[in-house]
Amino acid sequence: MPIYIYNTLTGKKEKLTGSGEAIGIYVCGVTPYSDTHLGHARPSVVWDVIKKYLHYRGYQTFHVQNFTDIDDKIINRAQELEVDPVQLAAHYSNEYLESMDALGVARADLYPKVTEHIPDIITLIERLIERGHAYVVNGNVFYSVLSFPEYGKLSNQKIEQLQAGTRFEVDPDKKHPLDFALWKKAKPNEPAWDSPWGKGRPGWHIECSALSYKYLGPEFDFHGGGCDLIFPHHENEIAQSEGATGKPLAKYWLHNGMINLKQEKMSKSLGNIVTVKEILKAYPKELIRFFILSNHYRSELEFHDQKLDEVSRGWQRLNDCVNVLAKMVDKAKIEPEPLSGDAAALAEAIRQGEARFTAAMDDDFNTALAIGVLFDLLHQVNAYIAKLDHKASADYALYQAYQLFATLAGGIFGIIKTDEHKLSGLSEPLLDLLLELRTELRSQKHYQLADRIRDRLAELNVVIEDTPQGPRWKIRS
RNA sequence: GGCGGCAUGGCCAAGUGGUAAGGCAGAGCUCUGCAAAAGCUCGAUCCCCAGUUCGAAUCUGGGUGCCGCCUCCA
Repeated sequence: MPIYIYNTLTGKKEKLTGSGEAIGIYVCGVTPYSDTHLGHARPSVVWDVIKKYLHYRGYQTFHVQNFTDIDDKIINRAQELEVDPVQLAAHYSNEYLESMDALGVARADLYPKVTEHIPDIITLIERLIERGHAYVVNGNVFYSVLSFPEYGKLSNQKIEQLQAGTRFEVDPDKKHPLDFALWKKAKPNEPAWDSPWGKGRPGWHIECSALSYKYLGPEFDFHGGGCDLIFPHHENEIAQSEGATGKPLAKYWLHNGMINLKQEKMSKSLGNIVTVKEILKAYPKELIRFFILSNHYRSELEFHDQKLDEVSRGWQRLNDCVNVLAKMVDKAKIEPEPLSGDAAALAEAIRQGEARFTAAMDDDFNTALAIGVLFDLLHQVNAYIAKLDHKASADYALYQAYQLFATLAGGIFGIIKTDEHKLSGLSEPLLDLLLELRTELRSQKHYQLADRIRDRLAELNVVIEDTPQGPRWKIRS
């Protein structure tokens, strides 16, 4: 079964046909001048899952994500704080990576920085000048949008219409109001690099063209970013890259929707941000990922203070089920065996569940639907366990169920918080011993003592449940 | 003014032609020393209007409302 992806460029879902041995992915990174917020977490988690899913499907990927570490915002912020702009950017670049690590996002293969690629950028600008796409005025270099007939093809706009909506003062040096800076002449006290046009620095947009060309070549597979980047950023990237190479830049353009706070886009300029570090203090990363993946990546996502509490209950059930399975499987020696009756039915449901999960993900990475499949599966596993005899242990069907949850929910989605991680190796057998003793007490109707054990363990965040299948412990999240 | 997107039960959210996944909340029941967990049962005709079709939440046209982009933004 092929994978279909919605392509912003064509407005259609298209079949994935990977070129080369690895799928080339370029995702526009951040401008590091303040803390990483939830709006950054969304594309990162989404691309993390897309990559992990592609790996699961047998593809290899090569993922490049830039840091735009020189820019007006950085310079302004650095001046406010009276620090060096380059150091400020380096600080927030690290902060970004730390936040992503804390969210369980696998790192990109490369994180190139603009300030370390000035020569590449200059070479690209020179090429654009040679090819008649750019012109020099007073130490600035501008891209001429009229030189690129396809300008507007990604955002589906015509140059005249865009011009009509222009709401800002036009630089008198520009030949056309929509022309944009490739190279900005240095102002006093700003970081600047030497160039054929004098001291200056790169404009916004050109870095992505230069970096994607350098590390992925003139043509690659996926180009991603937030939908707020479609215009002008990605439109300008296409104009630059395709103007320079004459080849189509990316095969598939993927854009994620915004995260809204009180029905308004979360963004640094609006100041309504919730930082990743802040939210990780209150909630586990797996829950945050679950929340993000519960919506399709292209739709808007509403966030508010109670949002994670609202979704935590369902997430907890999923986790409980997987952790129960993990403990059952861990305690039994499980060999492949022919199954019959309910066990065979469960094994079949698991097979179908995997197929449905895959079908959901193949359809433009529909993680919301895929999570629905996981809940269906959860339901069948719980029903199966509920019917087990008191002392029955895991069988091969439950083993398969565990493997599947571990792979899909744990591995690809990263939404399972395993209890083992919170216990050292020694305490698990001790807990089991305690439960054993408590069971003995209960059978002798020493309920006060039994309850005391349960209460005291609860104080330690260990929850005891006396199920028909025997007592269980779990860690309260 | 232009471009793009969204509108599904109390809340969240899938579903793009064949008669509404899933989650949360709520109600009842089972199990049970208690607590918890789990299981079973119960809910919508899909913003409005008009069309196309044997058949539409899904297609077309027209409204209404909301969001994003057109300035930095994931």
